[in-house]
Amino acid sequence: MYRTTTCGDLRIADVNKEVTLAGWVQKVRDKGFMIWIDLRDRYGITQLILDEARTDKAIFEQAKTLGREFVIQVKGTVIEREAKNKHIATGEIEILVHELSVLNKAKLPPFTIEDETDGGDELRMKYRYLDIRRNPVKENLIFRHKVAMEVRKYMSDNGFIEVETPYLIKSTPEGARDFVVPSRMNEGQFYALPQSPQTFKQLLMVGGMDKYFQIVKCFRDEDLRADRQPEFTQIDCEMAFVEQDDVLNAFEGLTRHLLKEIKGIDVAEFPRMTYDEAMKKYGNDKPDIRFGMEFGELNDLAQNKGFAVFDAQELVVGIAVPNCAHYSRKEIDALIEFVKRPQIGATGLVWVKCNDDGTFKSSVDKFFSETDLAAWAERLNAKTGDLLLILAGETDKTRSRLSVLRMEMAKNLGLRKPDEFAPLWVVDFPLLEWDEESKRYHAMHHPFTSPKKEEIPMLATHPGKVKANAYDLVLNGNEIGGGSIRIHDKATQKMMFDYLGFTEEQAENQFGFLMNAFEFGAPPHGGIAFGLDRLVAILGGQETIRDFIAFPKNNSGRDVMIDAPAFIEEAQLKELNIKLDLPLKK
RNA sequence: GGUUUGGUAGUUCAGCUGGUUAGAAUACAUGCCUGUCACGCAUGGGGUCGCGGGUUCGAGUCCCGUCCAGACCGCCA
Repeated sequence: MYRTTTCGDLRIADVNKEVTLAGWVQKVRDKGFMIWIDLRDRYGITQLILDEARTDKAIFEQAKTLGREFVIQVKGTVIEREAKNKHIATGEIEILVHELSVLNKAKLPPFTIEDETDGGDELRMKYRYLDIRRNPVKENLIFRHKVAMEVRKYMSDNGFIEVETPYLIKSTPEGARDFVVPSRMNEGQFYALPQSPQTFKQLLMVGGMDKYFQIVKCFRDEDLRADRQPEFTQIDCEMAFVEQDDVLNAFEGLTRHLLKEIKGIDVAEFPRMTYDEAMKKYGNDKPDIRFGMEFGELNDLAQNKGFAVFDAQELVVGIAVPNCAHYSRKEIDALIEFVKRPQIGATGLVWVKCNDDGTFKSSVDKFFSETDLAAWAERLNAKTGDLLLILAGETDKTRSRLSVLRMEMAKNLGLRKPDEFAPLWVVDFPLLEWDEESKRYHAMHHPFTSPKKEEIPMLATHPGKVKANAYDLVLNGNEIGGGSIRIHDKATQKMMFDYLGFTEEQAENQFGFLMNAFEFGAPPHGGIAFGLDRLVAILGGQETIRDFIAFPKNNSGRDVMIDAPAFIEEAQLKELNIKLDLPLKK
């Protein structure tokens, strides 16, 4: 038997027990007359002690040769420490070692295996198996496990059945780029990895599995971000005989269950906000509502007063940043630089200081009176001491720019508190979105989303204005998940494909199986999917999802540990009838 | 595809307007140390300054190219 207990278990009550422990050498502290070893495993750290008086000489000498991360096994007696350590759970005891064996030596790790490691991200990813030995990463993985367990428990308790759907499916032109997999047995043909199990879960509804869920890997061949991986995990769900509220209630229940069980937090009923309202008040379809700074539109107050920069614009809109009227010229210049960066693209920024004495100082004093500025402040719900920041321009772009500025200010002011959770539903998303590049409408959510019944006639006249039965759950400024009530009849689905620019033949080719299924008694249905990686990261109070994934990919979609993707053998290519149109590297 | 920041010891970084032998911390090794737990003290080893080219009497430093990494924009139905 390798061990009778783990490194996190022993307490003062265990004194005098004979135990066998196995683990990794965290640290050897050699005082000459006495050697302490911190032995680590998944459960904690236990201090081993060897001394000249009580330890066999050979073992004592052997202990001096131990290096970091050696895997060792010891037998010994639990004794009470003379000097206790309050910082660790096993800090009252130590093990007086009388047998020591090295199970495996270890090379010196390229970075220190400690909570505050000296290793950079790239190195940690290359040696991820060492990184996982560190508490922060290990705890994140355990945290993720707990969330996944609670999801399964909640869904199962509420009558949902977990069904697995295939990973080798068919490529479709809508949406993200597909990862494709060549088929050896079907010459020249390719599978695609699913971007989501969308059509399969709808077919499960036709199959009568009226409450389905799955914790499932999805794949999208698009560029990565701190919160985006090419393979990611979704909590995927579909329900039959439901309306929008049924789906929202089910997943509001799930989210509330997770906040309660995982974080011990009770959250009131989630607010519901329309897409239009979110865009107007926050410039964004995933507003962070942990803090105020809601948009105020100033067109009626600020235009036609002789300030040409405002007069020509579609929208003049601002926010009141709390307690920032004291900002120096330099600090304000930095904000102006921030919004002028090409990523944001504003041409300028108007500011107004709401001074403590009730006066106003602004960058546009030449054009506006104190009365004007006071009216702006009132519109923006500003208090004395606040700083008003105002942008003007084309409506959509200006809102989006101000939204970025709002988030930046909140971040700088520490208003994005990681331990505070403010979920909300954003509902009534537009059905379609104009795509400048291809000069046609795209489905904003996906082509299976049902338009609001009463707005279907508008499809012919103002397609961009038609709202869908589509919704997102937003948590602290992050899109956690989204879904919709689906189309469940062939005629409507055909019409949608038509509006999306599919020929009848294309629609039949790509989604004929679904429309066929709709002809065999498809029930009304709808669903939702949550991004598990992102949800776990946010519940864990972090922005980046990579440390909640055991083996993540880097910015270029590479796994630097196994060095994937990689070239394959000529023979493999030949078997697949694939010729590469590039100089083959070895 | 674009913008931007970075690449110097095992690691994290400093290295100014170009100028002796490229530094610090940490890690590592050796020795000392009678209760350590971020142990302490002393000594020591450790560098293709990402790579290629250029400018210059002289390049870690300036220029061009390239590779890699990070953040962001585009993209992500």
